[in-house]
Amino acid sequence: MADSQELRKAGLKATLPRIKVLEVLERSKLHHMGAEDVYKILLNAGEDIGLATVYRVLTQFEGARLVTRSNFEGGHSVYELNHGNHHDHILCVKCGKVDEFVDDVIEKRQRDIAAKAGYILTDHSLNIYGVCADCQSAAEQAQSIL
Amino acid sequence: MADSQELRKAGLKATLPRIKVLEVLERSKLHHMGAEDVYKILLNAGEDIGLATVYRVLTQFEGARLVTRSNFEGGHSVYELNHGNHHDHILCVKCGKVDEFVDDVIEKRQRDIAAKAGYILTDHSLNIYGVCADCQSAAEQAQSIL
DNA sequence: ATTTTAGATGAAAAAGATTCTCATTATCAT
DNA sequence: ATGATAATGAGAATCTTTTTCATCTAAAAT
Repeated sequence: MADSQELRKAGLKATLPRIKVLEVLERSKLHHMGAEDVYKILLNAGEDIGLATVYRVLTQFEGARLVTRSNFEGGHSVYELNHGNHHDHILCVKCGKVDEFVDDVIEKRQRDIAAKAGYILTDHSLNIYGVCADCQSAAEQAQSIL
Repeated sequence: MADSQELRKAGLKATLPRIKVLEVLERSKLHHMGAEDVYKILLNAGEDIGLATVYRVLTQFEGARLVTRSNFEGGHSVYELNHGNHHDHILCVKCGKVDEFVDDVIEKRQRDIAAKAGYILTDHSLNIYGVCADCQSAAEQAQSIL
């Protein structure tokens, strides 16, 4: 099956846990999932895969560039399939929803800043935190009830 | 003494642990310190202040806007005195050095992006990771030896 | 100056996320 | 099929941070 191929192409043995984790990442409607999320889905699906393995697999996937890891405030990280398109995140502090965005101007200025500071840029992370539209209207609802 | 005043002005009782933590933040040459760093300095200074208290105090300081907390990759956070000037961080993945920068263009685009996505912006964090000039030349040194 | 009282502290336990250990098992090349 | 190599599961370990709770202290009241 296709996932096995993809794993081997990435230089990883096509083991059951890896295939299953990859399936979860591909099939879930959530684009951003924590290790625990993946683990729970596998549990509910009746798979017998340990949490430690999920962590290991996700870390390997990251190394193999299959997924990208993002670290958010509060020591909470999520993984997402790497579709080649770099992007940053904007997330809701109420409901945890994660949206993506790209801004070429920001990207360029970051490179300039790194160069000016004498750094060889290896990575960057830009996260914007806020209250999403849904949670704003939910808050209004609550207001009107009180 | 001045620190007591500052604490009361911030709405916090001027207790010994708070004063000591504030002193450490003011006197250390490192501008960015983790809770553990502060704790160790206090230990070495012979102060009898628990790690839990350091965490509590730093969290309170953050709430009182005396310090700002930044979360870096790998679940590692640092605190720094809040001098009113917002800035982002660029840090060296080799030596851990942290530099600061501000870019008005980036700041503005972030606000625009949040607005366009329908979010009420509450916070943002931009961290650039790279290899600093010092570590680059250190790497060259190592090269020439081999 | 002494008492009062709300709030703060220290020590240890708990929690949460992630990594490590190691005996067992599965994968892939042969 | 089979063996060498690498991966897995379960639980222990680690690391950072938070919580609990009995004790203590800063600041207000007397």
